[in-house]
Amino acid sequence: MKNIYIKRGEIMPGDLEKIQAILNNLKPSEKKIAQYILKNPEEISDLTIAELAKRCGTSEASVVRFCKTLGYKGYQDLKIKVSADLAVKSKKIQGLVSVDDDVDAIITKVSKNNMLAVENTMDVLDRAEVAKAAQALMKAKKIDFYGVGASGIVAQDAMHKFMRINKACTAYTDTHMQLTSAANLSPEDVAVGISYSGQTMDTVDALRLAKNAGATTICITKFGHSPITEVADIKLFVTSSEALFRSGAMASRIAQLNVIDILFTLVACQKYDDIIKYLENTSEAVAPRKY
Amino acid sequence: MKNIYIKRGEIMPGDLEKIQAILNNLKPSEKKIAQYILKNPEEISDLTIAELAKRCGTSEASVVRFCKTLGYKGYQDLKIKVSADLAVKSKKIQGLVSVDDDVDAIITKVSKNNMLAVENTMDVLDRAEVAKAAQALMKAKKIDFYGVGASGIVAQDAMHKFMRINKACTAYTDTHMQLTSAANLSPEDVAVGISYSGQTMDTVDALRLAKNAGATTICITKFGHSPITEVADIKLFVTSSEALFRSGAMASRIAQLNVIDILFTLVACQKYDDIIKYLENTSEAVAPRKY
DNA sequence: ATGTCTTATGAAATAAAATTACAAAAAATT
DNA sequence: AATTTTTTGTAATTTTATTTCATAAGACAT
Repeated sequence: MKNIYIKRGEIMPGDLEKIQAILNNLKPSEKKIAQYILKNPEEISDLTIAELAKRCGTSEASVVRFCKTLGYKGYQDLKIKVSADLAVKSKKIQGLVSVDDDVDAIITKVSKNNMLAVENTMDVLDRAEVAKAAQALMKAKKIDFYGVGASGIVAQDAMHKFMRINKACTAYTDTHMQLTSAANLSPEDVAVGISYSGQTMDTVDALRLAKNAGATTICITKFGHSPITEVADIKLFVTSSEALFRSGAMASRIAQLNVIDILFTLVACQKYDDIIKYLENTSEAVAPRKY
Repeated sequence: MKNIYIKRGEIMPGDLEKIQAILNNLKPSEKKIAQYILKNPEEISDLTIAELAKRCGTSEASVVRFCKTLGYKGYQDLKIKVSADLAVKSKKIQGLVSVDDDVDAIITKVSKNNMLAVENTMDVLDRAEVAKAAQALMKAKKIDFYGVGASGIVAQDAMHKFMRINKACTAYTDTHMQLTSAANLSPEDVAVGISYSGQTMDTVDALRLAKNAGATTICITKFGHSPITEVADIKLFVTSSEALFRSGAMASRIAQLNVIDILFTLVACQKYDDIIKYLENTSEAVAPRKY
């Protein structure tokens, strides 16, 4: 699991991370340049080689050598790549919400936080586990979704989605109902437990019961080890800083919904011909309720 | 409303949009350059002035003039800015899901689509309307959230959030209950109607009834005019391509949830001292249900 | 410690690229 | 048709990047 994350991180690191990574393999003069760029990345788009060399207390030749060492064609190339990397990154930064932020600041910060939750989840999701989960859901005779509180809403959303493609599924947000249904599952069924903390008793208990009943169990929870991962055959992890505001679930449920979307899309794609029909049917079904 | 969108678009357009915008005010030779760049933006980071001039069938001097006309310091500057703009944009591009996409492709496409929905909504949201909505919610004696189907889930999420800060609120996903509650609202109350299409009869009817009862009405719907905007005092718009897969609501509900997050955060910030206490209380309340 | 070898570095030369100045051509105006 | 204005490209100039090469610093052996 953890590998995947690190692996993906190594496949596509930003240019600045690349510089950071080889910092200690550099010659002294090149190291000075690397450090200066890491410290003032926004400056370099305006600096000429001569200016940069001067600010680093080194020579123009060393700057060029530094660029080549890093695998760039030259200084121009480095300049362009670092600026582009920075532009991409700056689109993402969002500070914590502070009490005296104005409306625009809050719109921006909350939105970026939500975007980041989706993006991080996209990076951290284990492709193999996702494939396994989709496979299980596709084959499932019936699907149970368990979740309480904010995760209960995700469970309901999942039910709503899978119902549209004619999957026998139910979202249980009531503890007793969760347990009752879980106890009656069969090995052909799938149970999905949703809990950001991974510690919600009700959901964990229901999922354990489902596992004991022989059903395939899937969890959607935050990255790392927790009670729910112990009772899940397939583990799907989301990430989210959750630090934006002290509110139970802000970005985390958006990350969870993103996982639901992914699973739904995968299942839908694999049975496309049948499913497109179901989608049309359900669309028509609600049409008379529209102006 | 529409203004804001266009206005914001003009405040921070990408570099390529800027070129597109003045295309017709350019001299013939500069226009050739603009068109070439718009057609092959990814090339220009590798082209020298001389090469670009040749490919456009014009002169080096014209390229420089073109850069200056656009407000750049020179060709280098343009090169860096366009490359950066492109890098930001390429992070966002996500094609339609195709039936034979592999797991990784689907994870990426679905996630990017969701991120884009949040981002576009962030851009399109009218700051003044959001402020008015937050103000109304803060003052509200009680809040009703109406929504059916996928939007019903958003309504429930909203209720869950505002309950945590001790707001009297209820989410109604049952048509009859919506109407019943709406009929009994007072001018001190607020009703929030959620419908992506803006055409959902049940939700529109309930919101109309609420308005007639004297309550302040807020809608969360897709950008543009629709039945629901006619019965809403305050209009909050989300955008979402929705074209990723033929499924009622994919990204749109994430955009809607983002709006809920924004409203919640605004209300929470304005009454921070009280609210932090409520949040702690509710956190403690569910703690015994955790492992 | 001294000399030899290796590596790292910067000054200066060179090459490349961008910018500017200017004159020719094209278009517009009289 | 002549004149003015605008547009454009060529060539000169300047700026910037790259390479070369000599020297300095450090490592290692004697």
